[in-house]
Amino acid sequence: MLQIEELANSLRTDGFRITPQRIAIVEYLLKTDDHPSAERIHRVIQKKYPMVSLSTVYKTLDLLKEKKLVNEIEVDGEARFDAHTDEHINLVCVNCGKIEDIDEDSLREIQTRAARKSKYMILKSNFELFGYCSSCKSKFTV
Amino acid sequence: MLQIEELANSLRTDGFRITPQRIAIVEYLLKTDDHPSAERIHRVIQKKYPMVSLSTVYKTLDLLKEKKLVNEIEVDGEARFDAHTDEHINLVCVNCGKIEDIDEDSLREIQTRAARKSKYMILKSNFELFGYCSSCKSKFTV
DNA sequence: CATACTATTAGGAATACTTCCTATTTAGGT
DNA sequence: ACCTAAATAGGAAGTATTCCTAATAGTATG
Repeated sequence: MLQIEELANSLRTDGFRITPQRIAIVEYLLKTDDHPSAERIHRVIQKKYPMVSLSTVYKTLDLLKEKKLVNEIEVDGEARFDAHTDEHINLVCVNCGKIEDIDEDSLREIQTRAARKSKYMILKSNFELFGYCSSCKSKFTV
Repeated sequence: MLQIEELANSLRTDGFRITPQRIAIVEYLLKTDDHPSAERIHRVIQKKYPMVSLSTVYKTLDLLKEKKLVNEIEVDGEARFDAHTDEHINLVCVNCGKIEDIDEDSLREIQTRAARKSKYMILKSNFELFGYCSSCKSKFTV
């Protein structure tokens, strides 16, 4: 997990500017494992910086994605963001929307095998499982 | 791969009606491995049934998804559909949008392991790899 | 085969997330 | 402190999908 300071320096040397908005967004993403949506990030950041705009949140997330500092997954037509960028499986609860990460070593190997078979040059992967999380599951069993 | 007739009977016994629109959509999905978008399906179907509406295409796809006869994946904020419903990996070309399927036996096992670890009740899975397909790849290597 | 019932449809309006636009502000080098 | 380009706020525009409703058409029944 990258620290804010390292990250800031890395952005700065690439000619990007360190703004309070960017810091707030990165800080929030680093300390949560909630996989928030852009709107939720916006709501949270606004408590500290009431003037921050949603478009800035989107732009910052774009930048962070490009720098491979955040991962984006699409759930129900909505993008959700996460600072966990290692290869992992996202478990998505179709009832409450909660997303949990699970590390799984074999993914890298599968990816290599698929790349070889298909002759694709792989840039990014996405492994999702949809179902009921443990707490929603119990609501559905009588 | 299910045949149209079996499928029609299965729908009929569940109280669903067999309409020309539904047949056209299923027929198209069964014979292509293109992973078309709703709009593309609509365009293709319209050649045969000029009056078919896009909303009917969406509704039919919903029905087919529910019946587990088609699979949906999301690419660039657009849904793409596929009659290949076994567990498999989708290779998505980020340049031309082509999607290729690869069977991979170990997915089922990974899924079981993740379900056990997380206590989720898994309903559906989605494995995607993004990159350049073999023909786009060559455009990017000098 | 005609009838009745109700699922389905066409078409367009409404919705929701994301991207785009532009005047203004501000980070960071000098 | 000043300058310049990068970034921002705010809202408008774009786009895929869902929703709404009157009209249509499968299908079961007699």
